[in-house]
Amino acid sequence: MLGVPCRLSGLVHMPRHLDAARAQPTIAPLVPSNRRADSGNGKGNPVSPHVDQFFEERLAKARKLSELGVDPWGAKYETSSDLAGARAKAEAANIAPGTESEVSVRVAGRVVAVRAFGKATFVALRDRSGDIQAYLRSDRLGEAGYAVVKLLDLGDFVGVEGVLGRTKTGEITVFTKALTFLTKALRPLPEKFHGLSDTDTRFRQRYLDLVANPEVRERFVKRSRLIASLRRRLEERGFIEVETPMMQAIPGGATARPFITHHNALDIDLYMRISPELYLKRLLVGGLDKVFEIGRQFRNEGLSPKHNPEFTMMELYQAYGNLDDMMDITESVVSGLAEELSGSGEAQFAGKPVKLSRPWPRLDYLSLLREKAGVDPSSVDSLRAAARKAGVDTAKLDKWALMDEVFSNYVEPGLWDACFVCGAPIELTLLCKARRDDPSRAERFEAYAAGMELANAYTELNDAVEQRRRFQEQAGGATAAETGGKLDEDFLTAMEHGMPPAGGLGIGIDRLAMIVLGAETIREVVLFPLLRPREAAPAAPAAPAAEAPAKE
RNA sequence: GAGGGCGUAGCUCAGUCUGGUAGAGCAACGGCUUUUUAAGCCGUGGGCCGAGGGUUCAAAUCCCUCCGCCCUCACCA
Repeated sequence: MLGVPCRLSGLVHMPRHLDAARAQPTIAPLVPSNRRADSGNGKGNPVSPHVDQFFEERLAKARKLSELGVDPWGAKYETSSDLAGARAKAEAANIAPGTESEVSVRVAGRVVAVRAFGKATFVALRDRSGDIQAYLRSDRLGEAGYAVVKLLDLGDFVGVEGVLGRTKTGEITVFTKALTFLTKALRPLPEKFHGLSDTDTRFRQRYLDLVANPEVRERFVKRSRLIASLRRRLEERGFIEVETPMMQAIPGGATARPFITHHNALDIDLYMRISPELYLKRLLVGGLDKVFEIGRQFRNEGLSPKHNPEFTMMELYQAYGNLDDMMDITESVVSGLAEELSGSGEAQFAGKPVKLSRPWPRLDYLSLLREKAGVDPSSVDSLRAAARKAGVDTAKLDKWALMDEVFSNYVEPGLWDACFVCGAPIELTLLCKARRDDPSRAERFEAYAAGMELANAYTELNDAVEQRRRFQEQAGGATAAETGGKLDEDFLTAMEHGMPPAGGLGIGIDRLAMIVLGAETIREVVLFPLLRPREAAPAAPAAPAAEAPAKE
């Protein structure tokens, strides 16, 4: 830990006195500390002197650059376009193979391949948009310019200025007239051909994953576009984006276990939100009418390919609306996003197509239990038997919990093409209105695709008296211990001031991204998924161990 | 929490069953090379084989413990 700031400050000052005499003492101690960080053994074992061969060699090259009057850590570089832009320009210019055009460009990127032929060198540059090849010749760059080329390593950043052309093999190439060195990389990149596949390294050092694996970079660019597009679509429908507290005195809106944090000045514990629902509904009371929030939720539960402790959810509430509006929004927004990002209403997940184009079938919760799970939903014994068969510990479960278990074990995995499951029992929800035609059922749907729950929507309960009754009933329940069984009085008070009838909807953004982008685990769509910290707890824990999160 | 798999050079991987001086490709270093596409050719360096303990004349390999990652299950509105 301590090594990190030291190392940084050392490096920051490097360019200013790269002459070997002064730089050496600054650098020398860096090497072992930085090796420690890498090896992760955290025990400060002596390290053999050659392990930082790459680091030292590259540092030496940085010094040489400095001696040549080139700043190894350069500054702003004005580009004419990104690499894909340059490529497009070349396409448009209709250049014959083996010729150079008059079209000049100025582009920059990271060097991801070097093929050197003595007095000429090809380098592949990479930026977010893609790759392009640059051709660097001694006779074009001059002796001094080419001396810099000889000091290039994989991973360095450079800018090149020149004309677009095609090599005799037809490859679009920047025939470079001027090379500008931008950044020296002191550590090597993962191998160019196989890329980086070790999941541990990929997730812990995602930046390497992004550089080495273009498809990973594409996926995260697409995730960003997906969220931007979702936001645009909701705004077009008249919703406004709001932000509600992530730290809440009473975590409400769902019953997952929360993370606990502490505010020092107020000396109170706060909970990382498990849902923004109760705050968003206060905004309906306040008359904001159509609101949405895209943000992180935190649930202190197990990890799995479908669960990260922090995940992104979109929730929206529409005053004067109901479940039908939520269905319309879900169907059109999700199918629209799929269409926009993958060019079709069909996604590929686990090697199988997932139909996302509308209309989605409306399925009945209880019928699915009967048909897919073969149980009699009215019989506790039937439910219990089925749940047991699935390996569920049924001892403490009531009828409704059993039903939920049976559903998620027998029905959910088979819901592959996008669909709505409607009419779950009212007992499974706390915040949803009962159906007029059947008060035992909730006016609710859950949307499923690829065997995962994707969305959850209600016609919102706006009866303040009934809401209080349900809260009180639940206050003795399972999660009461976590939160002291407190009712969210502030929310109830708000509702007592009158909340308009409304539809509410939550869409899991990570899961939507998984399905649309064909990623089978949530870790492939979350840039920095939670992993156990590398450096294990030190042998002598001087700090209060009590504050350590979850012993699990 | 339980079971299974994995951990060897900067990266991708052999080697572990059947114990006997630690291997390949890429990357790096030195040389040759001004149109390559995983460039090529010649040469060189690089490993506490995840950590600790045990068995053995001898351990990457067998045994035990621990750490990390992945998968399945459990937990989880």
